[in-house]
Amino acid sequence: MNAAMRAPQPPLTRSVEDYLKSVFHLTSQGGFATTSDIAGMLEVAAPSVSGMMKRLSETGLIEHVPYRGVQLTAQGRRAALQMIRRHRILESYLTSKLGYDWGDVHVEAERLEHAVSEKLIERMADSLGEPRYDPHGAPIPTAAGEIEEAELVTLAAIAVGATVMLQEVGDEHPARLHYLAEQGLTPGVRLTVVDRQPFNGPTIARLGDGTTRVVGQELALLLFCRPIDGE
Amino acid sequence: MNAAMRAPQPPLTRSVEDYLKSVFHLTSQGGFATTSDIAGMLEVAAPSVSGMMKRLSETGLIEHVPYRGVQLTAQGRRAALQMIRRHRILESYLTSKLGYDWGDVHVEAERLEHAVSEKLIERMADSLGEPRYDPHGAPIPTAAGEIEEAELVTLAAIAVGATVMLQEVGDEHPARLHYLAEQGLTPGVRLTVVDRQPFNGPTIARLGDGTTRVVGQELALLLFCRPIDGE
DNA sequence: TTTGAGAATTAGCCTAGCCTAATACCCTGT
DNA sequence: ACAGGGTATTAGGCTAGGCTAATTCTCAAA
Repeated sequence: MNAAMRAPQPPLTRSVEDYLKSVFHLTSQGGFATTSDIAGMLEVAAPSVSGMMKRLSETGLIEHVPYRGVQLTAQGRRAALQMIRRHRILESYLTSKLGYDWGDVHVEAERLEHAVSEKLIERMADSLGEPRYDPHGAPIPTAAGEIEEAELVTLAAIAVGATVMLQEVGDEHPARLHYLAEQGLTPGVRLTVVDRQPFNGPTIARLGDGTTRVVGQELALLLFCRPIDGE
Repeated sequence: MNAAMRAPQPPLTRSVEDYLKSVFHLTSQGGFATTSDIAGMLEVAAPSVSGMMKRLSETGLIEHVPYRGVQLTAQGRRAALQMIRRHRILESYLTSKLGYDWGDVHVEAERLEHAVSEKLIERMADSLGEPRYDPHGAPIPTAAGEIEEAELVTLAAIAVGATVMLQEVGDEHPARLHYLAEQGLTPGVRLTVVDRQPFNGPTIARLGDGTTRVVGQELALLLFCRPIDGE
């Protein structure tokens, strides 16, 4: 029997929703999310995080191991996935239906995700044909809270000579996204790594059309790729 | 020279936006908005209003005459009209593009109006063809902050025998709006008042198709009409 | 094994917004 | 002219969610 009994749950605040999302992202590879990682991601001071973690573990949304970090409980994970679904559906909708650039959707969705109703999200999803990926290639959790887990590797880690499919692009930075779009580096593109400079130097990749791109380490780390079968 | 100097204005909070909207609506017929009217409209206690009015007059958004009431300054009016534009564009968009019922849009727009960017509102307006009225027939302020002022009369006040155009319907109550829609009492309908019962009794009106409706006082007060020329 | 750097937490404070209880003000009816 | 009811404001308190400064904990390196 769990300590956090099923209480009549008040709606989550914006802050709480943001904290849960952060913890989800920081623990997506397993392990704990640390106080300072969360603080960094949300741009708040570490003691603010400590305080919130205490409250969230009291309400049963996270499991807090003092001085170690936190993980989501099943309930917290459900809430986080709901927020991520909202975010990604919003990004998809703004892109498809309102002509937003893929670099600008993130900020807008970040504010809207706290205000939309479940009903509105489902209407948007419906009008989009229940998309499975957002404009950056990130998988959209289902309404039931299931999310596809893919094993992706950043372009910076792909061996020279290998061919991969660019699957997903980190979505936070408008300027970088604009640049990547200009370069034709968008989800779905097939890339062959033809060279890589030493000392964390750039990766040189050939696109399907035969043209090549020189991608610096910083950007290469944002390009999540799937190895293509038969390589 | 005004006391409230042009300060680097921080973005308004949700609460402030709500207070400004209330004051706008309560002063639309001229005069002052009283503390208790605002408290009633926002469902907060009177002292909360007093406190907020003090802050808002310090930031130059309202003019507060103690024990009398408040009015919007030019700056406050601009902000209020911006919120009303957002609200009504959102209502229109949800109705036209996402299949919302006109009874349900108000609540959804009420939350979204605090989260949408100017850019998003203009994209929505654009995709709707710059609508001039929301689904309840209320005029939508322009992006520049101009709003149409019409002299409308509630159906309850229309003389027996007169013919009017139903122009606008009060938008807050889903159940009433559903009922009105069922009855075909939606903006744009032409009505002839054929009778009215005494002691605030119902109004009997004939629609364009010859059918009649019996409309109780409570609903008749929500139906804002424009006299038809040549009556 | 100890120690010190770095991370986490606690202590204590602040603001926005809400509340109730107490007080002040205004105006109308006598 | 003034008393009393009703409205407005002030006083004082609470919660959420931030902050900085002080303290405590952990762990790796000497």
